[in-house]
Amino acid sequence: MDNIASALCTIYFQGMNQQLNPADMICYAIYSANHALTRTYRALLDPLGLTYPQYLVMVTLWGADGPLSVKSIGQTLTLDSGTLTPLLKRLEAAGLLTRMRNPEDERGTLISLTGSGRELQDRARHVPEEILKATGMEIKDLGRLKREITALRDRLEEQG
Amino acid sequence: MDNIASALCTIYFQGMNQQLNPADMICYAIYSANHALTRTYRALLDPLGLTYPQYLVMVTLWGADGPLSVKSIGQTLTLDSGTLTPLLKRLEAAGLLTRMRNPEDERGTLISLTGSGRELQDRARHVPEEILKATGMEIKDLGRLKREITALRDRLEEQG
DNA sequence: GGCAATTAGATTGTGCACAATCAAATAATA
DNA sequence: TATTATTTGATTGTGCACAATCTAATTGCC
Repeated sequence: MDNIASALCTIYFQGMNQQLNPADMICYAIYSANHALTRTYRALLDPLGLTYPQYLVMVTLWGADGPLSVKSIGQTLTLDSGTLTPLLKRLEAAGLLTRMRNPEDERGTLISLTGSGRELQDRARHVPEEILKATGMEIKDLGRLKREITALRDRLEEQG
Repeated sequence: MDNIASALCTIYFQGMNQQLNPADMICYAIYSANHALTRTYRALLDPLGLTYPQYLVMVTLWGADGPLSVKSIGQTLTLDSGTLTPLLKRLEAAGLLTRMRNPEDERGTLISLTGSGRELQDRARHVPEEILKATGMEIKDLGRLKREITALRDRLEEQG
């Protein structure tokens, strides 16, 4: 039941190569839960013209006092410039934010919300509770699960 | 602590717009845990010439008696042909499998392991326990966490 | 000042992920 | 059998994700 195969992986037990099965692997559980969440968000975010990673960037900006550097957004979301630069350009093209060099350090780019970007926060107000409903879980249990998954992620990142 | 914000989302409590924070959202926990797992796998799979999704496909084939259709691989991994067709072509180009029309139903494509594809199973034998080590968790706890994440995924898919 | 090292982003190239569309084969049925 | 609907993959186009590389700006140090 809770052997290494059911938790994660193959057992090589007395020379027997017990089958590895995606359905039994925690990595596949996380991988497929991520896909399922992305699909759930898509239905909610499509009307707002956002993808899920774009939504995460907007959430980050909505929660900030003022402009943020690409670097700080990348640190918050663990994404590099190769992912963020084109994503931010698409949000800029959509009129939700502006990108300009930091006058105090010309190496950095500052991302600022536009009025339209700020207004979107209100139109996205319902999203969290829709997601909560879709999980069918109690807030308390979700919070506990979130902490366990975060702890697992942090241990994985320690190794890397 | 376990309010809707810490579990998932914003509270609009008495008109106050409590900040939404990626670090507090379970969706971001899953999203970032998925990235962390992918990075952990990359270090192990690079020497084998596989990406993580390619590894999942190979695991699926290793666990099967004989050839599998694209459809059945897609059902196992919840991936569609737009993802699988090019991925399978890359594995074919790497000499790990062959693709041919099912003679009994010419609509289907049958995927078969080559000798080289089968040999790779042995070279990938150490992967699961390396992943287990990287999680720093007990098998028992990982199994429980896996079941909880899978249950969450299944509830999300029900809604979809 | 002059020069190496560092830092922040941008760019390029590869590979998922998936919606939408298309074509071919098969199945269902009048 | 002719017609229609369904099934299976392939294709196309958009958008992450990330390694590797490049440029420009800044910092450190002499």
